[in-house]
Amino acid sequence: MRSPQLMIKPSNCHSCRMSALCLPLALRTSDLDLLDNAIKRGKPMQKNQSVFYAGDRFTSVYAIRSGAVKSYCITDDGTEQVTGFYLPGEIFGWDGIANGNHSNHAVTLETSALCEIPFAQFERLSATMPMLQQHFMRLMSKEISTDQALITLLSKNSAEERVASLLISLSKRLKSQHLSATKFRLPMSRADIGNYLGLTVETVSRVFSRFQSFDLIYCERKEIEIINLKRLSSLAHNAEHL
Amino acid sequence: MRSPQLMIKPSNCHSCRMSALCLPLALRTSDLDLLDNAIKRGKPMQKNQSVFYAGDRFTSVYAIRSGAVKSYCITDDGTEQVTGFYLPGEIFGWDGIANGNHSNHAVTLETSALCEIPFAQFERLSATMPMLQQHFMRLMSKEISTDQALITLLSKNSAEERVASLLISLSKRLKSQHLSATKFRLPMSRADIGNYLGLTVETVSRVFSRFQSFDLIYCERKEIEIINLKRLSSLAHNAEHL
DNA sequence: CGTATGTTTGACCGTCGTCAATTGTAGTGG
DNA sequence: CCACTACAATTGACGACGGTCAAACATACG
Repeated sequence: MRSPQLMIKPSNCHSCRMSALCLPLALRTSDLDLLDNAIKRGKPMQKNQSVFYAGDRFTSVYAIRSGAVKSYCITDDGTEQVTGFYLPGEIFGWDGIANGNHSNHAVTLETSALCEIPFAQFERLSATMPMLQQHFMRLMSKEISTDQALITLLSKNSAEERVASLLISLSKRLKSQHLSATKFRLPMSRADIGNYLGLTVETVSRVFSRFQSFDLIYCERKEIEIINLKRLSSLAHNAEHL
Repeated sequence: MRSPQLMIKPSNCHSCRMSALCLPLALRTSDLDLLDNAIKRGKPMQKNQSVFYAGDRFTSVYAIRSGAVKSYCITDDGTEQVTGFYLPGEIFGWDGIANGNHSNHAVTLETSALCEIPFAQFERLSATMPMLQQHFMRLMSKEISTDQALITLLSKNSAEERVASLLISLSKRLKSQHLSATKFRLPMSRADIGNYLGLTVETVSRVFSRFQSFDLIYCERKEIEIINLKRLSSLAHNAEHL
């Protein structure tokens, strides 16, 4: 007999509460069935598990049902560069369409449930479903937008503005999933945050402390509560597309 | 009678010396004819002319035949953010597939000749030419790669490393077009370079001076000669995908 | 309970931004 | 052709932000 928590999980794309986000809205029901059959519903993954490695043959993109994932690559000098954080309802793994291999690593930041969307299937389906192709191109284009927002953040904004932008971004994305926008758990470490934002761990920690002393946030380890969303947002100039 | 310099210009995609770069190699000749008819061969543009504005309806992407283009957007606080430089043989204008409008501005940095590739035509053609669709996705994916390389550059590298990376990137891209890799004219201003690399004009200028005093480059205003390509490359850790 | 890892805080210092002045270059009109 | 202006680039002095190094502390894990 299956365990209770498995029972309440959605077993197909129709009943998944986030289908509206990771699938094109315009799909007819018959099309959805086809896609539904193509998608591999993921086994739950533990923390710090690799979804794929850089260099792996590119076969699929992944939708997050629960949990969180970071993507990163190893630069020429052997250091890690975090390239993105992904939350429930979001899709990652676009890198490596170019040459057929992933250019990033992807690991879970906490226990997560993923849906694997095989790309070959998609390509076959998209021949008869033009909306699907369009949808995927839009998602890629959105990835470009967030990358450019990050570039702006890195080249123009101070440490405080960068951290504020990330917090506001997380808040907005959680809110769009009908989760609390002001009280949540940071899935990533301070080191990951710093790496992503081009800062050191120490600086990130100091900014958190300063924000706390200004009553902008309350934060205990990874649990965070945004006290003054308005003032924090005013610091986050470039969170819009992050 | 037409002027000599107009006569030597390629009049279609077949004879264009850079067709191999902006079009998929796998196209059959018959397909190439179709595409050839779709492309609007560009009128030459003067320096500082807009190709498109942010907010403009997205209708086309553009290939550069000669000259140079920069793309940039205006951030929330009203300042400019340069998002890319484009050289002969390269295609720009992918932004705004997402929502149907360009998110960037694009202006010529010097007198340029462009080819406009209408996107509606492409979508129609790609129905019968799967290679074309794949090619475009790869180009978008490549854009993501270069953005991520820039992110790494901005978050990890010093001013000297950033400038070196840009110079090496330009050098490689010019070389791939059978132009000199060591002696060329910088199409963009110091301010544009600084903006792109997250540095101030003053810092860029100082780095140029330092490079010159170390005999890495010789540079007079916009004319630049790379003296010690090897040592300059060793500074440019993240130029590979820039 | 002990070790490893993540986080916080402090002191110090270097890189790069800011402000300011100067020089050089390109473009304009007398 | 040259003065005049506007703009781009260079150089210097100074200071601040954030990195580096180090130590203390908290938390997670076996």
